Amino acid sequence: MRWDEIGELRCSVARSLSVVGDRWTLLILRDVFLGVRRFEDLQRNLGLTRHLLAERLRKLEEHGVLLRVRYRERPARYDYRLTRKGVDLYPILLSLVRWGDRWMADDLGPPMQVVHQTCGRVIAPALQCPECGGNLTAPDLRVELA
Amino acid sequence: MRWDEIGELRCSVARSLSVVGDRWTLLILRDVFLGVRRFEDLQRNLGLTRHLLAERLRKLEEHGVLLRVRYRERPARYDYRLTRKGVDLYPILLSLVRWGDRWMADDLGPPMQVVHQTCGRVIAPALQCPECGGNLTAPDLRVELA
DNA sequence: TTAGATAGTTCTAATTAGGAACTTAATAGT
DNA sequence: ACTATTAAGTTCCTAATTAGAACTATCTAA
Repeated sequence: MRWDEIGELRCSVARSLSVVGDRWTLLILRDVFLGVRRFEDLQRNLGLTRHLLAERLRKLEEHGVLLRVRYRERPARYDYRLTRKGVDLYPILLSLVRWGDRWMADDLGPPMQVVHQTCGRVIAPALQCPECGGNLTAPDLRVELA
Repeated sequence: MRWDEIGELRCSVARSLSVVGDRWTLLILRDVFLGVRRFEDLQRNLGLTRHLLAERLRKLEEHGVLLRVRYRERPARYDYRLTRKGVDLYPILLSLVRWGDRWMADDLGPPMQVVHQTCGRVIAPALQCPECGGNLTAPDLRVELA
């Protein structure tokens, strides 16, 4: 099976990964979430080839994750904005941050911290059960066919 | 910049992706979470090449995400178990499931459902603030240098 | 003695990624 | 008028990775 066929599987992990699961894509989205919107800035920041960046941005646009917006006429200049579908990827990035903070940090500690603006506190975002409020860890959960 | 250098960046997203951010790795881990532990079964289930599977498993073992366990002597046979570090990847998979359910589902609806065994209910795992209990969405959060 | 199970390795061809230079269009400076 | 700069890509060539298939090794059961 080739990688580009995994989106056809009846599996939400596979389908999500078919959009964001290749090299660079989530790093590009990290930058977009941090406010970087332009091709040049993304390329400079991430250091990936312009070729690849163009290809990934096109794919994200096709999937409706980013919107290519003309921010200046003459010469035509475009930048990239998150759609609703794109903004909704945030929990994926946050869970990557959390895992990296916990398991990949060096002795300088976590590079960034997350502030919950509603309550003003520095937090470590965690999954919770929306029904009972309990913390969610792997052994608490069972996955079954819907 | 080459992909294999991103783990050296001072960024928890980049560091996490240097471990699980390539094609197939998170799909392999999905299967391991669902109880598939053996090389043959993973290969059959996922349909990736044996070559790549071996390489990915080796890398996950090196990173301490999986443990290669001899489950039979003579002939020596091994399977793969999640370490604590590996189990802790669960929120990443769950957030991928959530996004796929919401944005990539077909008319058959989400393929699987998650049951919180502690309270017995079918849930959609969501990030919540451990301090105030509020739901976490991108606009509520600010990320800053630690 | 032949087939099957298990966990890989090896080989070649096809695809993808990396690096650098080029394009187009407008503006600002000299 | 000429040159440099900004911006968003494209094009071309080479290097690395992936896909697909076959092969290896070891033991068990028929």
